[in-house]
Amino acid sequence: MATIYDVAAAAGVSPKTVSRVLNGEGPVGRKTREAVETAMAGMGYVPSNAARMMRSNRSGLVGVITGAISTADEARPTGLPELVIVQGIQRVMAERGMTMMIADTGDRSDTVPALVETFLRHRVEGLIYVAEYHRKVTLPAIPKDTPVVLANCYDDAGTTCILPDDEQGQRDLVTRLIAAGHRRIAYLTLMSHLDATRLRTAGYRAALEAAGIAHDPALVTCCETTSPEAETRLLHAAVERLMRLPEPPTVLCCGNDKMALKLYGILRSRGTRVPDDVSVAGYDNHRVIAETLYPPLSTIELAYGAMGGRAAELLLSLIRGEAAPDAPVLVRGPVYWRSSVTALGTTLDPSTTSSTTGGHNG
Amino acid sequence: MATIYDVAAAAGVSPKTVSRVLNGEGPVGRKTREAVETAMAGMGYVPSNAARMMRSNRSGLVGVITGAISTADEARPTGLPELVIVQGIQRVMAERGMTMMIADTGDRSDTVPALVETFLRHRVEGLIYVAEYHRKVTLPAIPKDTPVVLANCYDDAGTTCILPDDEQGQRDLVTRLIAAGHRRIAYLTLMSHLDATRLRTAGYRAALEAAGIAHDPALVTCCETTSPEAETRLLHAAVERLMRLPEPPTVLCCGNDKMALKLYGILRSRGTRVPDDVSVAGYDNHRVIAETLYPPLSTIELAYGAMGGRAAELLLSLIRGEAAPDAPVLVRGPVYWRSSVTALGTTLDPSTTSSTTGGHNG
DNA sequence: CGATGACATGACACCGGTGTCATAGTGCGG
DNA sequence: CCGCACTATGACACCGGTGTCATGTCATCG
Repeated sequence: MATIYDVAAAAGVSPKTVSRVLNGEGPVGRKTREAVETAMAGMGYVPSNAARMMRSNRSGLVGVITGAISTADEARPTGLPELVIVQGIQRVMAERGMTMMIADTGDRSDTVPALVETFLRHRVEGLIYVAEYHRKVTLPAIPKDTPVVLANCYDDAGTTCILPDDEQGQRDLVTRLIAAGHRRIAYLTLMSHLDATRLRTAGYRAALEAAGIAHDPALVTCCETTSPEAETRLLHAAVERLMRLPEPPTVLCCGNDKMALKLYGILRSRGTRVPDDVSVAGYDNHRVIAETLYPPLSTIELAYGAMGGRAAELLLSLIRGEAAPDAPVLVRGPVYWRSSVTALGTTLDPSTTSSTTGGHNG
Repeated sequence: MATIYDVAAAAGVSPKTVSRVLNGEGPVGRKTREAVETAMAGMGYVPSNAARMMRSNRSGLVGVITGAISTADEARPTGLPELVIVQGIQRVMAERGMTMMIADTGDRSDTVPALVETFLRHRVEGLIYVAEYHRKVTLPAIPKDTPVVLANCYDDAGTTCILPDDEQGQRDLVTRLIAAGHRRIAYLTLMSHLDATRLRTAGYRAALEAAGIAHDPALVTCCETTSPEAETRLLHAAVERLMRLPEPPTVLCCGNDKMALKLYGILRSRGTRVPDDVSVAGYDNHRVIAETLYPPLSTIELAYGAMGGRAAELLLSLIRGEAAPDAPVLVRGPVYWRSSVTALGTTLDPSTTSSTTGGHNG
């Protein structure tokens, strides 16, 4: 591969002048510049980042650690949103001329130290760790002069992090359901130990409380387990129980869109029509599911893309030496209102359907 | 960040000796090695890949160009399989100690030249281009000493490529349906200009022909368009027409799993039960859909992961200077037999359900 | 007309490793 | 006791750019 010296010789100038042309730096005569540019184009010269980095000490690289790649298309849809975070990061980094190195954990946390080491060898200017769902993580030691941002996760060390606003999200969705006239709102949660479940349940209750609706524990059930079959049975049992209540729910809120997909099949098999007999809402705005289901699913977006974007911006500001925020940055997404939820004929208070919760139609 | 000189000074040896310890190269005395290792650990030394590369000219980097990241979670599920290809590449590259740089096209082909340039600046040892679906591509000029492999696509220049065996795949699936007693097999295709559609239709006909079943053009319809609503209408109309035929089909083969998901909703709305009234088969084994649908979907896997793995292995062999295969490498996946297809009470010829088409149950 | 400063360019060291070659120590057979 | 092969280590140049400083050439101005 051609070097700056080859170009210099071909153009009849010194290597330093070629370097100046490359970087548009310092005064260079018009004719000299043209000669250099011609020579570069003629020999297909591409500068070596490695050589440049040696002296200037700026790699232009950021590292992203994720399980997005290895968890994609596994039965759980969590891997996909994770990927959207990476997309958000990518978008911002590309704008700023940074190159992204992606390392995949292969879904095993013990590979992380090696991945970090690889990044450090390449002298990345910063690191982003992306988790597959809202949770706590523990990172290996990273030199403190390398900025780190956590996306979709947090740690005990208080590392800068971006998190989804699960509490406010569920609250927005339930508030919207209440505005549509629903009073008996069931909540089929994800696994109970998850941060998301804790926060969303709090949001669910806050929305009820704000509307003066008493909380009925019989309406809240965990419907997620690690085994797909057991989960189907769990969901089945929950639906049976809920629909036989003296005052059955008018809407079933699912922990995520995938659960809603499963729920559709179960409701169909027992002859319950959506949304005529009961409404269904999801969580995530997993578009392959939400838009393709029949009827299309009302849900709330987790704004993973925005989370990635914010994480990237935050990392870049840390790289510039700016101060880190002292609290987690919370990101919210809009409600997507589709035909899986019907409006009950109740007076609608416009103040409860604010613009932040009013969604676009996909 | 500490350098090899700092380590050398701390250990009381020369930089070259530190280099030897790093690379486990040449004879180094036990006590010397230990002193160096202690010094390295003590100061958290991490070697600079850039510096190493200057002299040895091996970057240990491979570039992957894809739209996987930006197309993920868009309504079309094509972006997801693409990602599985990347996963396959990643798995093999990680095994071989290569670091993967991923560049995303942002779904616009005009960004590709810039991405290639970025990779060349980093002196990648090879490039893989991953397409979102089986199709022809045109790459920008790439120095011929940099090996390139195309995954899920091909070009006019005869660049080394890995392709899904669409024809054989559809043939395997239809052969399996025939073995289950089906004779009237409808095929709802993807858009007609796609390579996949052309090849799979050929495979569909080949399977019929091999079984001595006459091809009925009334059973084959294109059911994909660019607009989701128009597509739903198209699918609706196709189902109406097919089910009113004098001799209606006993199974509906969909162009992909997403179409099958849509079809489930349409069949439900007209009171047609799956698989009691009609069987349904997909294509892709898009697990989020195929396993979660009720009843679970019979489908055939495109083996995207395997394609990625083969692409990576092929690239590594090209990097080693081995010769390229002179024809596209075709990759097949297994049939996944789930409960969306019922067996009709016909004699089953065991010879038609070979081990290559017999699928696992997910 | 000589001093001054902006412009244009080059010489040279340096970044952090590695390849090549030289050299000092060590055990051993003749 | 000497030459020899082998082990252990270091000196030094080099990879391909960039930062620093020096130098040469004009146009401008007092």
